[in-house]
Amino acid sequence: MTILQELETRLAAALTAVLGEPASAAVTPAADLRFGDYQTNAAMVLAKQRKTNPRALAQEIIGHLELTGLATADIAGPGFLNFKILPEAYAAHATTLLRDEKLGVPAVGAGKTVVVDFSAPNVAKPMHVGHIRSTIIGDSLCRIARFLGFKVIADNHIGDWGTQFGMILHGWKTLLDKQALEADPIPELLRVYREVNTATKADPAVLDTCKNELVKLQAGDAENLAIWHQCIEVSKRGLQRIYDTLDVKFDHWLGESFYNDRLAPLVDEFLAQGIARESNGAICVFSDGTKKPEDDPFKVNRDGEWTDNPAIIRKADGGFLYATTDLATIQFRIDEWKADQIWYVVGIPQQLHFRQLFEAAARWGKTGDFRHVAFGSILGEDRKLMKTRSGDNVQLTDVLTEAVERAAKIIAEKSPDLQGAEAAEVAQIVGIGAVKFAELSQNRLTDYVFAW
RNA sequence: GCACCCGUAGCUCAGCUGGAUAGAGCGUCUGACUACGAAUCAGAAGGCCAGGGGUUCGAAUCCCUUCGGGUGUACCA
Repeated sequence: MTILQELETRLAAALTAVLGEPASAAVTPAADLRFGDYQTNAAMVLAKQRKTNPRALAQEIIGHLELTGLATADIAGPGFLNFKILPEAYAAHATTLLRDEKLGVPAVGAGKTVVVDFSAPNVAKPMHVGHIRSTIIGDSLCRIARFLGFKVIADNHIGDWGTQFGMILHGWKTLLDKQALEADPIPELLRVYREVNTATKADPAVLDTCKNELVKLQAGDAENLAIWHQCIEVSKRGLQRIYDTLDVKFDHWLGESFYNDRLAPLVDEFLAQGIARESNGAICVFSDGTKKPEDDPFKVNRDGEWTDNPAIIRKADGGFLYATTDLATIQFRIDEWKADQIWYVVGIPQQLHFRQLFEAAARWGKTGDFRHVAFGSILGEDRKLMKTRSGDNVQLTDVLTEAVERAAKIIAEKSPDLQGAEAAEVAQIVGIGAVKFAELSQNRLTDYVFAW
């Protein structure tokens, strides 16, 4: 039991004695240490209910409070009860906490499994600054959840099956520098991707070629599949280096491609169960009409009229979408991993997607405690949203390198006695730690501007 | 149009499960120490918490509303 709980227990006993019926009230840490260590507004709350004088009631409560060995109490201001903990009570409590490997933090997650879905970069493209929030916040949540006794499954839901592979395949076949790929794969893949990307803008025929390569890949073409596999492997190695630097660990890397053959049956099931239906050639989940339109993620108001805003799970051309994969992922995590909770550490612009996803999953009978742990956007120096797709963002690896270099510079100035390997190690710890701290010290939902 | 996020000191932000005098870093100003307009140290000034209304003994915090900025809103993720 914490000191606070101990105080509440004793306060409840006193309140019960004073009022002649079972009663309790909350104790909080004091806002200002000059008032004591803990405080309660019990007398003020109860005096209001009973229309009596709060200070007189507080006096009566103190008369019945048994605090021997724990604390002293006095009345202040309009009727606050302030508690000052006795040093020996602190000492005894601290000793107990130190003997517990969890330092007395209750295991609220015991017996529960939580999947934390975070980071999720696209392969074949370098991680940029925009990925840092999900990665750092997600990793921190994993550590906290583990400490709280949850069984934690950290899953990196990488984008390994997007439309970008059409361009990469075409580039791989026509532009790839094998030596450069060997030396440092990610920049070479990025170069190839960029060149094809600009080529498609100049010449629509190139875009058709890319689309064709993508279709072949999705149809299971052996050559394209082999290239795709290689591409994933070198990308993962590149990503792993950054995760090692950040000391971020995953239990699984089950990307979008993992769920491929589950998508078609999923859509069939949704149709069979009547959760989804056809509309304009697409298969969609619509509102079930149980919510007020303004609370319904499947409704949207356009020019004063409420209209349908369905979640599409199969396009008119037969292709599957983000929502389809995410539903298949929920199914897998619940059925295979026995997940009780899933925490998605994804930016706030995707809020609507998750509201739709969670509701569609519930209607499908996949229930659990699903949370969208949203965070604010990272803006460029022009205060505009950083474009995830443009590819010319500041790379995450450059941010980390810069942080360590700047830390090294400060160490050289302020602690010249640190030298060589020791100085480098401290620079690494301080630099990376500073990046993490900068992320975590800030309100999760606030946007921020990235600036060197 | 509608939904969501944000609006706190000159700047960047804490505080938001309601509590007593709203905090920090940087910047500014004053002083100390100094060969130094640097670094360091000590201190000070600086706020109608975007505006208005409501609930409450008590509101930056909860509710309503207005304004400003941003995001999302059927076949991208």
